[in-house]
Amino acid sequence: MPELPEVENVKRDLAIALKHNPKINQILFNTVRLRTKLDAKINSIVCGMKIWSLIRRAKYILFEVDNGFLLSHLGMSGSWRVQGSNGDKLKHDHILIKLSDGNMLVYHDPRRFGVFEWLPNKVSMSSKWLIHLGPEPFDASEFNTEYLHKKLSVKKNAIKSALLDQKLVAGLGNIYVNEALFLSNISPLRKSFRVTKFESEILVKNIRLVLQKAIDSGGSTIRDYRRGNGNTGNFQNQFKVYGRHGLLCLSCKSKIKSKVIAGRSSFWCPKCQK
DNA sequence: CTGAGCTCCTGGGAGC
DNA sequence: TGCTCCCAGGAGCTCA
Repeated sequence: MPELPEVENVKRDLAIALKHNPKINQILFNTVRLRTKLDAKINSIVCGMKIWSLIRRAKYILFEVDNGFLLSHLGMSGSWRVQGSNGDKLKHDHILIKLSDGNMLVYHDPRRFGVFEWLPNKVSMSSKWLIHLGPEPFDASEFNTEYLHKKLSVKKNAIKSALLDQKLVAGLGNIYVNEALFLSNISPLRKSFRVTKFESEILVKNIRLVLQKAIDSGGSTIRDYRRGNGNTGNFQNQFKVYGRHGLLCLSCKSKIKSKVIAGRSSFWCPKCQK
């Protein structure tokens, strides 16, 4: 479900709710595992610690506590919400974090593809979840024309697959890759090494553009996604190609094509994108 | 090493 | 109404 813009919005909404740095009173698990096993020891480790800040890295949210981080990944259907301790209890509420201010953080995830793990300080950024991630799209010193073109120039796979690879650039998912390729007039089927340096520059610009617009719109809600404040996003109303199979290209009126590439539905305009 | 395909899981929508 | 099939914002793993 959630790509960088959605995770960024969840993070921002949670940060507002946590701005007074509440302590963690208790963490309760209502299921044995998400994508990985939930470690029952987490409660005793972080109990009594304050939540100092929230960090987003790629599609991960890191809750910074006294001597480490709680790492959360939302998978396809995960969401966090903040509610009073006597708030609603929903099916698929798997993690409850009771806070000293009377509020409770609730992790909801029907498909249970998410991740929730404890990263002590000495591990943190070198953990297996984070160590292989590529640059953040908005980090111009690391993610730029030279970097992208150099990486793409040695890859034989489709550009669609390359951009979904979190080692190349972190945070893109299926929706925003489709949208960024449309804005850049590049077919998702194009071999990565055939993307020119000039096109790499366009691509970098459009990846940032589409992500920024999506962040500003609160992310995209297809079905499950909710912001940390419970609201839906609005960017789904601005999709140019994603989910528009058979509809007319907003630029040239050709029919939008659809095909599975790298196991994911891909949408593009055969006339605008070459 | 690389890329394609499978896998974890539930629920919603389409089609019959 | 109800059943079955297919599909979904991710990403690690296996296999050729």
